[in-house]
Amino acid sequence: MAVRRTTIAKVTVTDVAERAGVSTATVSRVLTGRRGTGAEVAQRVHDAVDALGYVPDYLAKALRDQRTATLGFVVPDITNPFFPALIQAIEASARAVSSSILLVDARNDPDEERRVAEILVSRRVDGILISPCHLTRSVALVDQLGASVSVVQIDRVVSSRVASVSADHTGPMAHLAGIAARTGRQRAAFVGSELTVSTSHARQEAFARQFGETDRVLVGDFSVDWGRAAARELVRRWPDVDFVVCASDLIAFGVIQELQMMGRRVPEDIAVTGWDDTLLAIASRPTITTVRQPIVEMARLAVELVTGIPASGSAVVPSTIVEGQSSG
Amino acid sequence: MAVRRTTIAKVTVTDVAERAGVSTATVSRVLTGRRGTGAEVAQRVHDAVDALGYVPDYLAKALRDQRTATLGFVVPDITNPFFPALIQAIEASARAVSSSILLVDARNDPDEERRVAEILVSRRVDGILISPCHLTRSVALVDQLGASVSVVQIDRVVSSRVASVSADHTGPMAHLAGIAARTGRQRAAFVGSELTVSTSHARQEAFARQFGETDRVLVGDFSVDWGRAAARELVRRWPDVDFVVCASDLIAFGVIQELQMMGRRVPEDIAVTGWDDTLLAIASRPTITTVRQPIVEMARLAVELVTGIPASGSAVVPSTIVEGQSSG
DNA sequence: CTGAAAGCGCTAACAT
DNA sequence: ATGTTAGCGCTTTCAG
Repeated sequence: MAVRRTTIAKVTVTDVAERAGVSTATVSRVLTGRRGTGAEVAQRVHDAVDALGYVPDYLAKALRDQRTATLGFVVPDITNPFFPALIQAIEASARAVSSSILLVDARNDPDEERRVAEILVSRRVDGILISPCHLTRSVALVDQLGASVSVVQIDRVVSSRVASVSADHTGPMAHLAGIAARTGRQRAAFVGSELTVSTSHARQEAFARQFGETDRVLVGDFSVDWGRAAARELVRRWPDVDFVVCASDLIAFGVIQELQMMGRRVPEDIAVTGWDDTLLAIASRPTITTVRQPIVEMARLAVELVTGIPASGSAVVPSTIVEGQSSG
Repeated sequence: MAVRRTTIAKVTVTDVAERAGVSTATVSRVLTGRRGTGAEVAQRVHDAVDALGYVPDYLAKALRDQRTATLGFVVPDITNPFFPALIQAIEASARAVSSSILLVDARNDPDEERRVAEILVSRRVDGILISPCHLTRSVALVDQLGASVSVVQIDRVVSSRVASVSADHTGPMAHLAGIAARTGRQRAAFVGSELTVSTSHARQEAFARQFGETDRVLVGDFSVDWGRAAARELVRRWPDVDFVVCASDLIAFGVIQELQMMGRRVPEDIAVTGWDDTLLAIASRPTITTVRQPIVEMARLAVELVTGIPASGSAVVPSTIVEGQSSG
């Protein structure tokens, strides 16, 4: 089963020009639509293009324009279920402006992150979108990248010196506090993940502000297993907690599951909420009340920022609460 | 917060040549390591490179070499939890051969799939990896792509005329049949997803062969919800079924959850197995016995095939069973 | 072993 | 409105 590949003799502007009986410049003008071109000549060019099956060479154009129409996206960990949806949105937004996405995965490692980001630079991408994997250890990289290419931090933000698009944490947290109040909950707790992840850090701060609670906080990592462990710890240390805000759906899923194993009813005895609106939020029983970030808009803004005129800034977009059954 | 970007004057081979007092040809020779070069001259070149901070321009090289060192990957649906892990593996394998990945998402739509695949071709990728989204409607595209660029089907295979790397379905299915026999199960059923997905189709056929059962088969889509619906249908139509093979973890998760809602014990009353070894397999309680495809090896093989000498072929690699608690 | 020069395919001055 | 030409930055014949 050999790969058959008829190496089609490449058709160039020169071939088209010859066939249409014009110069290569005219062909270029007709095709790019720049400057005025005689209608009759334009027709001849188009005919020649069709006849020859000419396709402009993206590589030559890129070298000439010094522009690759390609954006890089440094994702911290593609196996984190939040990111595939973001990747999808970014890819779509990029396509809308005729750009493609070079995807690289940092595997949650700042060293690896630097390595792959530098690959993107050497590839001459027109800009880089990055969700920095580490709150402090990624800062230098983000700042340095900003010196040689247009950079926008998306979702996770670690440097105020570089443009960013992120979702608001305060609004949804206030909303969750409202739900807790409305349903007469008395004691809230927060289960977060690594504080080295900017979003987790921000959510914890928002929790402290909106719930006025800084003690009942547990921090682990970004996994279902940690959620399970946290649930046990929670019950042991603060048996009367009746509202648990989790920094992600993975954690919330684990918390709920373990609470149920221990005979607690969710949400009757204890409410649990998640974050990110991933598959787990609806797979869980009860379904998880979670926070949906406006991924599509974030992607659109980020792509606009990164491809836009050097003038730039940062945007914080509002999230929405998706009420499941777990917050009763 | 303007994006600061000191437009570093580009350093070219010419600059290096000048500084080292040699010709651009020599610089190129020293840097590419081709041909013999005088040790002393080479040193001067390297010094100049360091002093000037020269970085070769990937674009110019690509135009000159007619080679982009970039591979395209057409993923059918990035939100399908199986694919992120595959993307990660492919990206790593590509990096190992100094290539990058342009990622495009077909969103399960053959028309979209064609559109994005053609973008990849126009981008002059050196090769395309594709998990075709449709068993029949993607065939023409795969065949046509093979005519203009090196193509390898990965995971999903729809055309025998184009190289492919896929996981074996028969072995793991036989293994599952073995588990069923060992645990004294009497009646097996299969819950699949769209038959238009090549893997789903292949798994169904393998089930029929290994379990000798063609009646107790339900087909829906690739979701937890379908799993839930299938469980209800299963119990209604064949109340004595005691072993359920599912074409994916999503389906298995839904089946287990719904069976439990209906008061059935898993695996005591009825065993359930999944496929793909995704997050859901370990998030589920009981954990799901599932099939792990050798993703890393598949990616490695596929990248080798697609970048390799035109001579090529297809590979089928063995999967392994990951026994969870759900198969009793 | 090294240099001069051509050329990958395209587009933007600069003529005409 | 159209043609001529230079050049993006690199590598690689072809000479010497």
